[in-house]
Amino acid sequence: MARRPTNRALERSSSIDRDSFEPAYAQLANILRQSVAAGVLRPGDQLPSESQLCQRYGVSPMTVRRAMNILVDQGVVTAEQGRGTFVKPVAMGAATFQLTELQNLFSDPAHTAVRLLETRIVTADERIARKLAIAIGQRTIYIRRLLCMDGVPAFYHREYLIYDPKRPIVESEMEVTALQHLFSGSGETILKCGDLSIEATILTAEEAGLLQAPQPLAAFCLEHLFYDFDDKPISWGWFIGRSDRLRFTTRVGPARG
Amino acid sequence: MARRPTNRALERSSSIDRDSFEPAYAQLANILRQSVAAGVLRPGDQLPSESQLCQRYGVSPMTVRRAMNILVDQGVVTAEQGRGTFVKPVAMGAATFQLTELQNLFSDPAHTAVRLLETRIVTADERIARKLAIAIGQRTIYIRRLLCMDGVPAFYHREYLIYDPKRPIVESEMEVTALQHLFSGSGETILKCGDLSIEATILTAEEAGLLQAPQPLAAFCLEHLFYDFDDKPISWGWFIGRSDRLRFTTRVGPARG
DNA sequence: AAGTGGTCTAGACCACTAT
DNA sequence: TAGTGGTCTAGACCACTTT
Repeated sequence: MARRPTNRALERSSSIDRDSFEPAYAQLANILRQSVAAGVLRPGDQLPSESQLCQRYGVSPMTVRRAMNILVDQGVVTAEQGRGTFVKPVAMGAATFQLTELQNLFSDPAHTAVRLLETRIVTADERIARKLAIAIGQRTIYIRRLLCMDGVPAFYHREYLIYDPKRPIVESEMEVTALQHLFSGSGETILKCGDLSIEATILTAEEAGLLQAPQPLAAFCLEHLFYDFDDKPISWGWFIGRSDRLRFTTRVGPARG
Repeated sequence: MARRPTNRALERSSSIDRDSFEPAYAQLANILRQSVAAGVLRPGDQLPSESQLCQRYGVSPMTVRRAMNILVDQGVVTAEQGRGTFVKPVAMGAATFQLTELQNLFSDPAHTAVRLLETRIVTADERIARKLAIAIGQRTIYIRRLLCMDGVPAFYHREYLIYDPKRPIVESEMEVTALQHLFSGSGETILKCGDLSIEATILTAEEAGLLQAPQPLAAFCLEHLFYDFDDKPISWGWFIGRSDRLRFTTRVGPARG
């Protein structure tokens, strides 16, 4: 039997301000989320039914439904047809980590610099050929870059690019801007999608030297494999960043307070 | 000037099946997402207006709006009031990584085992006191566990728990089930929310021994700080897992094909 | 049978942008 | 001024669960 909290506490909660710039559905979603965060509604508790919420807050069913959908999407509640809507308990597995910090690093071009360390033609070995879906021995472009923030080395980037004389990817890809819009999502792009994966590594002597890091030191390795609009791989590479300067943080459950 | 693709290609695309178990809004969202994935709609392109979509697919404005909202939430398109809706380019910073793999590990109790290595009372030093918001010298419970999958060590877990004689957290927290529902989100919970952060580390000799790992080896360290319903910290600890057995993967942009 | 969430309609009004 | 997205209404019908 799910605990059904007295409606007193919810009734005392704020009502919807129709003059606010904030839409009614967002206000309602926030009111309910606050109730969860404040402990008025606890995991397992049943929320008021949609018709009840319509009456209490003076909005139409569609508006209530939209607020509910938001809370479901955010993982705050679960809706079960025919039973009701219930507050979800905290689930650590529901946590999501974002690369926004990494994105922010590159949002300010004035503080970002790219040092080109090396570009050369490399014939694909078995490993490269498999990743880029080309034949062994085919030519690829190998690029090594050092990405600096305010003059401090932040990331060491290596990648193998498909070599296609008909398509001069090289010039645009080698520029700073190419990397910037890869993170920020602005400007032109020749990439349709990409697979990313993160693993933990120990810096090699070369990597530590470039990143001016003491040894031994742990680091994040962000591997990427990008595809063009024909679903052909065009870039395979890694960003390597010091773990002591890059952290992924997130929160599960409602905010405190 | 945004490219406005000929409507031919979109018109040829499948229509909405009203007898399907899949809701109309979801079908429409999928049709449009497929158009992006197939390259019919490319980054920067403008989508048909909402009224156009209403006519073309024979649905009401609210249904179109809901489909659009889904695509906006998924980061596939951006909607600009008064201008139109446009396909977003790939942004690596938009990537999100989930702990679902970790969650799945604990979803099957039959294959999961917890070996309790140590429990003892520890008086808080400055570091512990600050994290748990208690006074230095106050008692805490220190627990070390080894989490195994099919008999193979998967995670090494250490945590400091608030010691409160009035609340017997200890028993329930020490059980296997306590960890399980922490991941799966089922059952009772005394936790309201938690802060998580991931960093890369190098296994210590002790850690490597427990995880039966060669040395040196890089690992992920998942730090957690959980709060109760009074917003007081009650648990601070770390899950340490071998990087070669745990990877975080994700995708940016629409699917291939 | 009553109550719940899930979907959908056919409009309405507003704010904003481009021409 | 015309077109766009953003919000919202006041219902309707359906599938499902509980009593």
